[in-house]
Amino acid sequence: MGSPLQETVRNRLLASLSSQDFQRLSPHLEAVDLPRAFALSSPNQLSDCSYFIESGIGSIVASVANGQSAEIGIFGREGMSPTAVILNAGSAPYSIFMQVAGNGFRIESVQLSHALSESYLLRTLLTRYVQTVSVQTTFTALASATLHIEQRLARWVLMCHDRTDGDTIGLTHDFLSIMLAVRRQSVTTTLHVLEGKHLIATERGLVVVRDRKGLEDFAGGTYGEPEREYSRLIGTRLSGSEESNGKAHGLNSAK
Amino acid sequence: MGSPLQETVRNRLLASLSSQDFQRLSPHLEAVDLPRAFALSSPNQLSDCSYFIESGIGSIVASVANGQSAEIGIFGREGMSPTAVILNAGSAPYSIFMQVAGNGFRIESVQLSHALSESYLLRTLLTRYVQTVSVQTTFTALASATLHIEQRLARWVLMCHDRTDGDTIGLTHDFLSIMLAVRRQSVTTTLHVLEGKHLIATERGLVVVRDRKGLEDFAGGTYGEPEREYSRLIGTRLSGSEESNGKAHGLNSAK
DNA sequence: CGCCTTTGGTCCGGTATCGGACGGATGGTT
DNA sequence: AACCATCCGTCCGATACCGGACCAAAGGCG
Repeated sequence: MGSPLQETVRNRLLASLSSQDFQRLSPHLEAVDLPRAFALSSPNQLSDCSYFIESGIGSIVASVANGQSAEIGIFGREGMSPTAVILNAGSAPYSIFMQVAGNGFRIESVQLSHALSESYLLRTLLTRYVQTVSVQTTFTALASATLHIEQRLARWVLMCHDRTDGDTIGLTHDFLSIMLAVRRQSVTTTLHVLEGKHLIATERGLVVVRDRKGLEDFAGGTYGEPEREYSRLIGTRLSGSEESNGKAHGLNSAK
Repeated sequence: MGSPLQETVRNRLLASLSSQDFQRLSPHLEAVDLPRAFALSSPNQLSDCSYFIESGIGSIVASVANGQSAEIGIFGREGMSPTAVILNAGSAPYSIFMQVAGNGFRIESVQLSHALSESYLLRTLLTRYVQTVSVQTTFTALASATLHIEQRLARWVLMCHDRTDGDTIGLTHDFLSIMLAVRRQSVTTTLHVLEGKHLIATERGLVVVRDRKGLEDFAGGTYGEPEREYSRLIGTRLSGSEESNGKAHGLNSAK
């Protein structure tokens, strides 16, 4: 299918490139399907490809030998991965994989590196993106250290919602519990709490956002800062639901 | 005092620059004293200076509106700050300040940016450094999410020890409690536990490392990975105590 | 020297979260 | 339809950590 057109890409990084930079990359972009659990990068292994996401959600997970692990960041069509390439580091000690299936573009890391070395603007955009990821990680650390599960879960739902079209997020309690590094039972009961406050609804394998504004208030300050950093640095809002529900058409109660 | 000589600088980043890159920066380096609590960077404020540390320890702390905060990374003579300059981001939403007094070099961020735009090698070194910081943050997040206070404290002591000459670290329980986002009392009792295992000794305002190897074993896997990443990417070991005690001359018991 | 601030030690009850176990519901497969 | 794997709900006791209170020791400063 050849190179994509900049007008049609949904990835925000690609979309905000100068047309010159876009032309630099586009010949090397290859459209790919990204099924659930697809590994974009493995711990301490050289990544020879980088991915710009068009849809779906990717997850960055760190783990230690004994098996304990925790998610430290997520990204959707606002981002790319792995960032190690941008930093000229080759690899990084964590796993990156698709958490919600989608699609995107693949580019050989060599090509990306080459383009980076030639364009100051491209470098600036992507290093800034690295900073947004870094800030996200920072606030994840802050949230894990200071917040209760309820707030952390709310934060996590919001971050997924930002990267999802519509209000329905397809994930099991089990998966969630791994992401947040808590027990599966804690997820179950915590989801009930959020449901009781009418912030979300749940079904088997699904979480539906009901009152986005309410969730933000509830999440207690660790949601928002990374998102503001994204819009400051990249220039577009991070969340770009075509529709959305900022408690939009009424009827959502509580708080 | 004019420009420093590369042979005499103790900062590992400056020391590992190519001599050409060093000459690029050195005219702009100004030796400065860095007293305890000195602010290297404030949240969301443009940093017009960057600092390369020669001695002492700096701390990166994130906080939320309600006052909760947590340390998400530290650095000593192996690093510099703020990294936002390297990423062309101008500012970042966290505080960076000296936790243990020391000294270092200051450079105007404009000059650093300029040098970065001219030298691929310099860029590579410093973006790789950014990755080491990022990995450190990642493992801090992992530690907060999965470890008990005892291990987190051990990890923290190790990281400080790496950046200290000798085995004595001067910090109060109160300060420690803020860094780890736990209660002061928890720090007190946890230090006692480590002391009981003969891993450390304590005095008013002091922590003395007794059995470094033992601490590493105890810290449970979240110590080590970021440090390996540093040596992989920057090429020298992170910790550079002139002497050290890897449980060296025997006599340290336990475990 | 005596005073006052800082720092550290200890006791308390309360609670968020854990770890294990088990049963019921749901949905896909043959 | 019958079966089985996955997913979800709930109960249990254990425990790590919190928040508050209080006092003792150590050190700086007049």
